[in-house]
Amino acid sequence: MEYIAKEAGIGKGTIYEYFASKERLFEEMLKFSMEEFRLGLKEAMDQGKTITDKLLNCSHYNAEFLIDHMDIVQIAMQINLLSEELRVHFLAGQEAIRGHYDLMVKAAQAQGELRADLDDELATFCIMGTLDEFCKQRVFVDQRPLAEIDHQGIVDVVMKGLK
Amino acid sequence: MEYIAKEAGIGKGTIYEYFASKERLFEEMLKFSMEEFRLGLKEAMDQGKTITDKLLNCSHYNAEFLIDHMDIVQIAMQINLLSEELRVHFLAGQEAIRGHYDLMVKAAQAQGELRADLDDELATFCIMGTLDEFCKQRVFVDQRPLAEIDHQGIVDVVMKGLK
Amino acid sequence: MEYIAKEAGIGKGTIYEYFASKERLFEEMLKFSMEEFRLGLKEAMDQGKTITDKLLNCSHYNAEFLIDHMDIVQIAMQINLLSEELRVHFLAGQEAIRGHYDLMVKAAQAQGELRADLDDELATFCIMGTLDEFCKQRVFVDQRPLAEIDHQGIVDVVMKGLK
Amino acid sequence: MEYIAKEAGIGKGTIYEYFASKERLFEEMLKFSMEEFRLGLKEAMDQGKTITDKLLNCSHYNAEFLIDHMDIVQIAMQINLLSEELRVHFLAGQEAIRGHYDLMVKAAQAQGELRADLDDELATFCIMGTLDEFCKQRVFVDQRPLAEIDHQGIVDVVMKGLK
DNA sequence: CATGAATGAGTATTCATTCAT
DNA sequence: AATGAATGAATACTCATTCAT
Repeated sequence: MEYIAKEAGIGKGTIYEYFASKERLFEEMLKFSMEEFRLGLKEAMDQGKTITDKLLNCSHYNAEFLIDHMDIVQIAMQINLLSEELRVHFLAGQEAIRGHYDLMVKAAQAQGELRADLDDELATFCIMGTLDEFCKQRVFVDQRPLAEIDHQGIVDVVMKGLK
Repeated sequence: MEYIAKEAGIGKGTIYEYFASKERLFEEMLKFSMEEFRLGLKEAMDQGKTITDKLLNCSHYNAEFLIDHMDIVQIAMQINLLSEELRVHFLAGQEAIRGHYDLMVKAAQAQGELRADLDDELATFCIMGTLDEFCKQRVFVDQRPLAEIDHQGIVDVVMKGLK
Repeated sequence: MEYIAKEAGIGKGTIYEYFASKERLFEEMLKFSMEEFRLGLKEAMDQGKTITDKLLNCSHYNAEFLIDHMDIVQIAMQINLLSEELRVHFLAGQEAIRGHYDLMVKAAQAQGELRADLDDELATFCIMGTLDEFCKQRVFVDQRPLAEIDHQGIVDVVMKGLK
Repeated sequence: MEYIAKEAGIGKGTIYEYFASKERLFEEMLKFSMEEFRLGLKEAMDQGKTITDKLLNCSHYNAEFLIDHMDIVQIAMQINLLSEELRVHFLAGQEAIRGHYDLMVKAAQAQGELRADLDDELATFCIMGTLDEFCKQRVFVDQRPLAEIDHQGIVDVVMKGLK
């Protein structure tokens, strides 16, 4: 807390004027960051015309967010993620994000862009899981700069399937 | 450490006869668990005939492992995942697992089960990411019993794609 | 540290606001006490007119300090005296004290109070060693009250020699 | 204790077959060492003809013992010297040693080697204190090799006095 | 007798939280 | 409202001692 206060340029005690505890501080930070991610992702989706464009935008945004908020992601991983409080917020945030993907999938199905027999929930697992795995690898492991990440390929795999 | 010793039914000091520090203990636990997962996953793959069978087995094994080792996964999340030592081991373990998926994909391509123009690395991101996301949701969030998890659907999505 | 804090009437953590470690705390205490002893001894010396008076004053001061700081001396002996840090400070302090005795001896020789052929370094060993041994015995072993300690005798022995 | 056992080439538990506790082990070591010192000092005294020779021999022996048992002296300083048990033994040992000096002084007075009006107790303080201080300085601080320590000078100072 | 694996009391240090200023 | 000195609960680790083999 002392370090955080110093970084914020305020006194240690002042943090407690705004957050009841370290736990609450992290909760707010988590909420804030997930909300920011959710809104950014939504915007990225909406700016795509076709479903392929939308997915491309999502993958781009995913990678950008990881790079821009690398520190937050890392700090978030340091917290005891099992604290009930925090886990609930984390899952709620994820659910909200999944909701956007779900609507996107349904809309695309209505437009005939995606096959009608596709289960929209399973589709979101495929989209979120694949894009997360891809972006984490490229950003954290390969440490590739944003411009050199090719999102088209992974979107193609998701769209066409493996077969 | 006191708690761990009590759970293990041994004295606090005894842990230090076998592990130099708390960090080392977690490192060994992580190594051991990832190795166990890797071996089990490999076996699950190898017992499938077609690529679809293999993926089904992988998804099954994924869910089983999450349920059986829920406590280890939860404890592992409590460690400071940023400790260089631990992160290195974690990434190395993930890489080894990806290696198995990669070989599986290449073999399936050679057999003509998967399309020849598929990038095998991207395919592993899609498989790992999707199955992980699916199993985490069903096990941790939905808390569905093993028998009631339908793996066929998610494998179909991965194989056929969204379009 | 808990005991020290309690004795000081402060919280355990408060000690660490002022001393980085137990080692540092003892270092400061040692420095402080030796400096106090050195200054007091110097003053005792300077207040004597003849060399005999000076030695008498030193012996008095020696005994007083032992009684007044019995606890510090005892606590100091509990530390690992071999810690390089601490030993260096201890030896430096002793050297400073020897310096005062040395100057006193030289001045007395210049005044003709002590024989000219006397080696001043050896004289300090004789003075310091004898007075320490005498005072430790009277204070710690015989546990004699200050008023009943006869310093004249021991000073005479040092001055006249055994022969 | 583990380190001590290893140095002794025996098992950790074996020490406890012979010494009830670490404290007792140190007590025995202290007793043993002081007894050795006492006997050696006695012999050194007895081998001198005149009192001056005796004192010279004592000073020599003092320095030799410090060098030969440097480790024991250092280890002894690490123990909590305040443990009543140990302090009692230490003081008793010192008393025994003082006894030898005392007899030596009285004998020399009887022989007319030392002045008759000399208080024998005070004389022992002067002898022990001076020789200890001198030898500690030469051995521990100056780290001078045995052969280069001039004992004649310090004995002269003790005999002739400062005046 | 000898051993060393097992033990747990003890301790220095950290850090989230409080509260007087 | 803002502060940071004071606090003490919490915890990793040590090491003298025990006891089954």
